[in-house]
Amino acid sequence: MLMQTQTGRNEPLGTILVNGMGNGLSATGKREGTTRSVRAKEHVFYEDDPRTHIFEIAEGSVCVYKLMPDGRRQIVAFCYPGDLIGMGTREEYFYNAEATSDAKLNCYPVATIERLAEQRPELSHALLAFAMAELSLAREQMLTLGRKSALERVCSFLLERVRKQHTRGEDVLRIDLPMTRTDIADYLGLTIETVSRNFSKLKMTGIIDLPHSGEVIVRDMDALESMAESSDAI
Amino acid sequence: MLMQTQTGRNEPLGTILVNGMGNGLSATGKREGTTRSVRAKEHVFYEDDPRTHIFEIAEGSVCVYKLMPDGRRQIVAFCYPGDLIGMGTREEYFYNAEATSDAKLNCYPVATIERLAEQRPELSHALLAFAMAELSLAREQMLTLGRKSALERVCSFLLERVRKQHTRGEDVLRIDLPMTRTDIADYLGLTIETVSRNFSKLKMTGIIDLPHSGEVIVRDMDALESMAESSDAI
DNA sequence: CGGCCAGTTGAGTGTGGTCAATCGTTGTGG
DNA sequence: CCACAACGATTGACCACACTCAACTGGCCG
Repeated sequence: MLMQTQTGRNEPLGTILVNGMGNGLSATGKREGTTRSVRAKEHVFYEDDPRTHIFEIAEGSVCVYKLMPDGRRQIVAFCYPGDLIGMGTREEYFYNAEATSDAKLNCYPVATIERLAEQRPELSHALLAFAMAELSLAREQMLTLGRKSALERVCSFLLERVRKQHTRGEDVLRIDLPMTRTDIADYLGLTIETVSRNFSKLKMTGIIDLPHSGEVIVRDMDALESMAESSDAI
Repeated sequence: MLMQTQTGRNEPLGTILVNGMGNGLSATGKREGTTRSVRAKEHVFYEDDPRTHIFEIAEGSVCVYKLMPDGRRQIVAFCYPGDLIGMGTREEYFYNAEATSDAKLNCYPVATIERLAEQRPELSHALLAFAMAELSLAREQMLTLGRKSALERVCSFLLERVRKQHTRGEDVLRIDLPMTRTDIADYLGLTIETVSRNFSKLKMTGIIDLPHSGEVIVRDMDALESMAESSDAI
């Protein structure tokens, strides 16, 4: 299975990992990890905290971000149920992680994961596949940040959410946005004003509806897709 | 060793992999992989080509990039000796890879790598560590692309090269740039004119020297480092 | 010498940022 | 129950940084 599965968009890799863990742990007679609840805006961990646990999102959503000394922020990932946060190769966390909505997490001690990975090659493979999927998402986002217009970025973001919801078997025309405009702006390398203006533009042109700020209804998926790669269609 | 080594900047992970492979291959009585020479501007592989080999850069440098339908390009990584390209979870390559200078590559069949990874857990771990290091670089670059000014991006790029050369035990004050301004622009999400103007600005202020376009001499490393995170110092 | 290509520099423009006012929702306290 | 504060979102006016278009330079090779 190594390096032969589909890319991130189509896979609940966290689930594979946790299934692997569950099996491994039950083989040793132990229970699976503990759980933790966090409120919106609460941090799961900070950069340079000792890396004690790997977390699987069970409910809600969490953003992973980097900060510059002057406060500029770049969100490098939004994580939803089934996703893992806290993986890395250092003794400390490498990013900050903050809940963008109330969330529940499954917590797995790093030491346990490492021990299990030694024993169970399929867990190693699942971790590698998960890392490769994250890398693929990060590089897709590099294209968005480096080369797309503001409108294209907003459309790309909505489509990313559509695809994510699709893999989870959820409605694809009703997009849930469990984060603020500030979070979206910090993910897209824009300001909140620009994000807001472009949401309004998509609403004006009838491509989406905005019943309230946390929910988007897609009215014209084809237009949304074409605008994610060439916004001069508008 | 899993997930406990230092991050990408300090590790020749490709070497770990290839050592692992070499050992594994010699254990089966076979030789290590074949080699391939490519000239500057020649492609190593294209997106959606069948993913037959994983390559280790032996000499020279290669860029990995994504394209938009209208031709806009985003380079997602520059790879130097010791780096690996062609890893992934699909049956096809996920990116384009083009030599930015004449280069030599060691070629390892994907099937061989996968078989070895099954047998040798330390190879799996090295691959995972390599993927995590790549992810860490990609996310650092997301911060650069999303939140830094043109001058900050150019300084960040030079510092990235300094750090890379440092880990390879090379001179840190004499930066080698084995790629064109166009390549640098497509990596930094800028135009060639903007890259060129900011090189000139750094030269004017005495922070660097530009004996020719492929070589940078760092005159003031502290200034370069501070400008990578707040260009208003100038 | 001339053609070609990469790089540099200049002038003008436009997209997205900044600053500011307003709106809408939620929640709290009188 | 209403008033008001607090916060997030939206909209507008203006501005600046990076892009576009264009001219020019320098190095390399035929």
